[in-house]
Amino acid sequence: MDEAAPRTRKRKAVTIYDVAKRAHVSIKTVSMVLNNLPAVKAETRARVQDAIDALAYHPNQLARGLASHRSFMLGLFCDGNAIGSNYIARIQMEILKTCQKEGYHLVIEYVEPSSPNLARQVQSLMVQSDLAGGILTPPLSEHDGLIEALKHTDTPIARYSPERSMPGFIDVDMDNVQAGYDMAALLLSLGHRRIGFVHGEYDHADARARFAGFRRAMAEWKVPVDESLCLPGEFTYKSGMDAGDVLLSLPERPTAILAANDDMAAGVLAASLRFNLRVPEDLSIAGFDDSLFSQAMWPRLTICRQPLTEMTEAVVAALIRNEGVEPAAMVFPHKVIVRQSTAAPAEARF
Amino acid sequence: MDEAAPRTRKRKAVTIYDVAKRAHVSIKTVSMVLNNLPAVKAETRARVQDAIDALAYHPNQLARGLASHRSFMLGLFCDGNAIGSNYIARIQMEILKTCQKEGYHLVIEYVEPSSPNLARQVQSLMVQSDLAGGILTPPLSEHDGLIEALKHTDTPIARYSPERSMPGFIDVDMDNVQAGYDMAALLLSLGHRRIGFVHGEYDHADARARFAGFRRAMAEWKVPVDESLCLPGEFTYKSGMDAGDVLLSLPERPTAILAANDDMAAGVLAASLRFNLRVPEDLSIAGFDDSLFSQAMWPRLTICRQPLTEMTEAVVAALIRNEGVEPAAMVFPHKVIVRQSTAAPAEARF
DNA sequence: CTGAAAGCGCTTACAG
DNA sequence: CTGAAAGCGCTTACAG
Repeated sequence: MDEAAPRTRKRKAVTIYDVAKRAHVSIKTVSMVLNNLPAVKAETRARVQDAIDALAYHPNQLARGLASHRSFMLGLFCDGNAIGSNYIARIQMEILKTCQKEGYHLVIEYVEPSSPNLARQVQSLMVQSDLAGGILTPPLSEHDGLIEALKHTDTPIARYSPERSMPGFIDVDMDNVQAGYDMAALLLSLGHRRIGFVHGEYDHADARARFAGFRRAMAEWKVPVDESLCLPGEFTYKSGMDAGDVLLSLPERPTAILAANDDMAAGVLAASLRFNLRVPEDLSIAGFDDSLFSQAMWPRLTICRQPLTEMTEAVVAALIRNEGVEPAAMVFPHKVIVRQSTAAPAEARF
Repeated sequence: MDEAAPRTRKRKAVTIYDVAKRAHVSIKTVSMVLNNLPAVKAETRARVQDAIDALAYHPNQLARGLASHRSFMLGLFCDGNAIGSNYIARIQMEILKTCQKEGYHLVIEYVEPSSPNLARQVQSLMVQSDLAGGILTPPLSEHDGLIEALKHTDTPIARYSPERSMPGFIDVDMDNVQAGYDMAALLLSLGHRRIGFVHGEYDHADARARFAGFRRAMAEWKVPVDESLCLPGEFTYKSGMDAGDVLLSLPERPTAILAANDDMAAGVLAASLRFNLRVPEDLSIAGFDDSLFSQAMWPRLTICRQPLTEMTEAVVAALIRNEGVEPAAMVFPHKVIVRQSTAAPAEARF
């Protein structure tokens, strides 16, 4: 190879034939060693392993995928707006960790939910690379047109927080109604009565469910829901901040604000600073998800933890084994974690 | 296919042979149409295209990659701590956008910088999947052992912010010394004299360069650097908050704090709240990078924008075309963006 | 402008 | 427990 022109011409790759020759076995035997199939004598296995090490052999995944129809790749589909979402960041991290344990790789694709040929695009990506599985996060996981088209795909598909679970899909979620109820109950128990709610996007099933749980708790406590305290948001820090501005400008402002995710809760916190409010003394704030950010910020946010670690392990396992598709969504237990952003309202103290 | 047991058995895939048969041409012609090679009669091309559409044919990327030695996949290597870093998030987004334009796919791999066989691991990932290129972000891009090993790889490799640029690598960066100088000059011009600096990790070239620039500006303004105001950080929100706590507890606290990236600057902002300081009235805060978060937060952060869009476009283009490796790093122009977190110090006003 | 054929580097029945 | 051979679905010289 010419030293002056590096990386221009590929070195001839070391193949399974080279290993077989050196170990004095057939390529079949090498293949069995590589794939950890048991039917190889220990002595033979050792000889093959030595050859592999000596030649620094790396099996070609493309060839392996082509021959076996197993690409060992999973695809994660997100919409472009997911950028900066700490929720998606955590999902991605969890998938990556689990994939690595299983010897799988992750391909990331951003797609535009509003694109007219979204379904074809996603399907094409899965078929072309022969993905072992596709993973959909909201809002893609509840995109009717996409889901309808994907019913007829061979690739197993997992969805986080689908609108409603469906046979043929691997669905994971937590009980968002209960989670919403639990968080509202927490604030109510603390003594709050004027509670603001920052909704997520209305086409987002999780957000609606959390809001429903909130209302249920309010009803149970016999506290009427003041609709002027319930504002829309977009699951972003910015939208939480905007909603917070509105709520805190009110003549009679809420003593607590519950946001449908923690990025928005962080935004509400930022808004509270503009009004020179202390958290939690003057205002309690709570959210959902438990992103790394919500744990790092100050004051640390009281949240309802979404069990993304457990959900992701289930998703990846089901995808990889492509085992019988669950009839219903797998629902994992959430957990209320009280940190520093919530306290009893000022009037209720002492 | 059994309707009751979905996705268990793969449908026979549509292949290039099916398309060729239907269009009454050879597979060679189909291949040429697929790859947009010019030497096909328009009429033939149309006939092939019709067949492709009619059969919903998706060329198998694995087969294509195997045959052509072009996988159309790029690999992004990050260390696990990168999670939650808004800098890495922005890089990932930029790569994804550029890849999609070019018809490439992105495989993400997290690796542990402290792993003893890091180099083998990275190399193996590149060789196995026959990646068209590998992308390294800090701290991997300046990891001596890894870089040394990667010199002898066939796969083209791009690095963000390497320690020092090297022939054989595609290196991109901005002028961090100048950037550090510019940001310090901004604060000095506003009238600040007691300026805190939150350093990044000491093995991080960018951080050191930014600090050097800071010192240069201080020297030029004849303001001695108070070492007790220069604290280490880890490029995270949390570490910025901790450093802020220390700086703001000082009997004579700084009137401005410059952090080596904007996640840390956001942390300093959080710390300032604990001390009931108003930003920018009581304290000016500035950072580097320009993450989406630094744009969304309140007050919006004054920062030095790292031109990641331009850097990434250059990286991907160079990787894909595998064109002559640059002798030196490609350096892209930074830009100081003044937003709401900086102002003249209280004493200097009026 | 287009065909027939070899080859990319694996896996996998089929034999033994 | 191991071999010889076909095949996965493409690309690419080589001819014409």
